[in-house]
Amino acid sequence: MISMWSLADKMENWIKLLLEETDERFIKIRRSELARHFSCVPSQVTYVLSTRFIPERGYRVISRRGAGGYIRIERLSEADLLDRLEQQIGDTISAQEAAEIVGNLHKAGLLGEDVAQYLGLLLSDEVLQLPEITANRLRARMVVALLTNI
Amino acid sequence: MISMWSLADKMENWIKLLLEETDERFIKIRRSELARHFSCVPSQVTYVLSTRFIPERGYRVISRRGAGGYIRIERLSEADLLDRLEQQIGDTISAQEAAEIVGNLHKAGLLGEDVAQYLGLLLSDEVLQLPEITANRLRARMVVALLTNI
DNA sequence: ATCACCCTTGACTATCCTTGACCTTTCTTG
DNA sequence: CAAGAAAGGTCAAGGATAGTCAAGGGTGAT
Repeated sequence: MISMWSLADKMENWIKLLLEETDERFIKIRRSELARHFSCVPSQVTYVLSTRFIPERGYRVISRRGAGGYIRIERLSEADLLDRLEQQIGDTISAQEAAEIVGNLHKAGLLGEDVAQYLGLLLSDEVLQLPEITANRLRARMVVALLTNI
Repeated sequence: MISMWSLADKMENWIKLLLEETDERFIKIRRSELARHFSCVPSQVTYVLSTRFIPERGYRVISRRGAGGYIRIERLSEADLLDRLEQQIGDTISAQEAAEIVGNLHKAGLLGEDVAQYLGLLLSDEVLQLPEITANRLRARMVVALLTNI
């Protein structure tokens, strides 16, 4: 029953704590600082981020290199609910159904009005102009990608 | 989670502030003054202007050398920017180009951050999963539809 | 004991920013 | 004009970050 937590685990928990403590949905931090805080090499941070803070687990990471670089770790919303929706969709979906889902996500407050509007536009048959089967499969991929990134 | 802005970022923001505060569509300033204000070498100003205040992001810079020289930074009209982008697109466009355009539209303030993120996602090769030529044509339709509806 | 699967480390790479020496253009003055 | 002063421009080197990858280290299951 000795130190049951690997360094990666500790770092994961620390980051999640920071995410809870902030008022925003994200934190911005320097990779090298995080590494120094845990007395490890910077690439360890990259490892933790790429194995744990991924869309499938409800997170997204954006970073910038060079002087003034940073890492931004963002928590995505309502992962569970979106998972279930994802199941429902399967791998093909009509323009109408897609529009409805986007509309519902908007009503649920998970998508802003402009976002919903632009997405609806790009999911329409007029813009896609593809054979129905192809279009429906593509739409399914688009909506699923959307759900995993909200 | 400090303010983490590079000098270049600060200068960019400062210039944008000046542009907002003036009644004109442009500002006229001396490179050396700007440099002194930020305690840096003048060529740093040139760097910021050439990486951030470019037509693709909705700006144009005109300058004159010699005694009495100046730099004039102008914000393009929305219509100019959209026209220019539409030209650039034509009827086929790669994922990378599409992502850049969306990013620029965001930096130009015409798209919110969320919108930009979702659009970038839906324009990616990973989501489209179509033959390159088909994908590039579709992307062109999507981005043009977007531009038309901004 | 061995295998599989993480985790950890560090050398190398990619990207972005900052600085300074040197160049070009325009104006002012004699 | 010619020369000097007063701008802005170019470019390459170096600094500050973050990313990639492959080799090696634990640890638990078989």
